[in-house]
Amino acid sequence: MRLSKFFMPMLRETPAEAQIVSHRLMLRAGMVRQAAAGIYSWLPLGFRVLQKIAQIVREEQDRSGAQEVLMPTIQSADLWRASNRYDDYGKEMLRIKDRHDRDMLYGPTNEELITDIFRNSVKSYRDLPRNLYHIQWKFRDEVRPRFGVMRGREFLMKDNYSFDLDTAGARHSYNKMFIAYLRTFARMGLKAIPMRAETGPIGGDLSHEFIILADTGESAVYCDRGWLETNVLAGDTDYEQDLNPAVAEWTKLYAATDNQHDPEACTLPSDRLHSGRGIEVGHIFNFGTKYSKPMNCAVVGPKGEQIFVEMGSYGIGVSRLAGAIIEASHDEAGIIWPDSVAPFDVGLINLRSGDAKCDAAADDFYRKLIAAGKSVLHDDRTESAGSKFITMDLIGLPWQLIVGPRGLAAGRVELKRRKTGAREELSIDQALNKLTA
RNA sequence: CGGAGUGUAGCUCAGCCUGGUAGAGCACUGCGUUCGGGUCGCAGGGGUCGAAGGUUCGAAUCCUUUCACUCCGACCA
Repeated sequence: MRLSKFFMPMLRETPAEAQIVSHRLMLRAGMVRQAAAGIYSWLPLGFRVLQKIAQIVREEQDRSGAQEVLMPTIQSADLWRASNRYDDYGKEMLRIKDRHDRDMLYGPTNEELITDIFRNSVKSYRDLPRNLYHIQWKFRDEVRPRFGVMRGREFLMKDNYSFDLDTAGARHSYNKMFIAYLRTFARMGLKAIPMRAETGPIGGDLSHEFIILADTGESAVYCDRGWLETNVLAGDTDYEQDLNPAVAEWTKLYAATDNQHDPEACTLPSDRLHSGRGIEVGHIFNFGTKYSKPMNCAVVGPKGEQIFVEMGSYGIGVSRLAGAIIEASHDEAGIIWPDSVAPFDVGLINLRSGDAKCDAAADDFYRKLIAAGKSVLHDDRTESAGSKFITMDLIGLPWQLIVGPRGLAAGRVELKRRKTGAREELSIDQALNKLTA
């Protein structure tokens, strides 16, 4: 993509409405624009990031055996009346009437709808377990949206729902998601700590929030200092094996959200206790038969008996992650994208657009990098060199390939790693090899 | 939902107190200049001052109403 043709409206100054760093940088880099309070349009640069994040989530869900569906944003109120949540949800739910004066709503979540789909289609224990997910926009009419896309009213969320025959099966489904979440966040370059969270109606320990430590986080969290040095990374996993040992390993160090942390009961020595703030990027939850019973979602068991399905739900804030990743990875100059979610792999800077040699060299690089499967943003504008450097640092692409007349005269180009700031002078072939290795 | 603010050019803001022909910087357009970390100069274009009422000879400015947005708190992926 040529930057001269790319729709990326940057701002030199920070709009007054943006308070936290991720919001400021997303606006300045032209990733998003606010449409209304807590509602955002995603411009090309931001949308590419959103899709990268969603794709990682998708791949890890698929790997765990979950299957992708797509449910609508608009739902009928009837189902929500059946579960009694139509009234319980209160003003957070955006209620709409259609032309026939029927009560509709913009879905804040999908338990009712997925349960309805499931109960209408699955009748036998032989069809369990199942795990269905979708990545869809949700709306919760927050009293006070803030922090840009991190706390919007409309947000993109991956949510899925597991259906099992018994509690042991539900536990296994839960464990699968636990591991899948570790893998998902690790692939985005994030350290997301699984923290004990408020449990569902069946109690136990079957609820965890996945939290990124950040000073700008919206909730207070407490954890063993050991987490600060822990590399959260789950390797290849056989999802059919017993996952209890793996989950136990990842939960042995203390970690709890504010409402779960009891200073009286916490046995951790005070010098091992880290208290800070965190951003919730995922939440997994087992709720047993909370929806299957009132909505009569049951299958016939091997002895002909009725069995209410054991369910769990699991969420990842996809649009929130775009902001959270920036909170976790930036410097004074701008965003520092982890390679896996960067909107482009390489920022190619032609320092002297219009100069025949520079143009030819830059175009050649562009073609070869694209041919090697890399995505490239080519700054071919006739701006000053300094302006191009600052632009590239702001949007935070992992690699900057700098082509200028001075270097070219010596057959060299410069390669800069955004994350470390390290630059090296390389021959053209060396630079290509390094970027396509 | 309680409390506090802000709405003037695409962005950051001044002007309002004390009413009298709408401003600056950045951005944008043209020309020249410069060219390896936001070059410099000259000349331009762009705003029914959030909206509606009112007071006044005259309202961005004073009064009333209303809408939007932001911040603090309580609540949430």
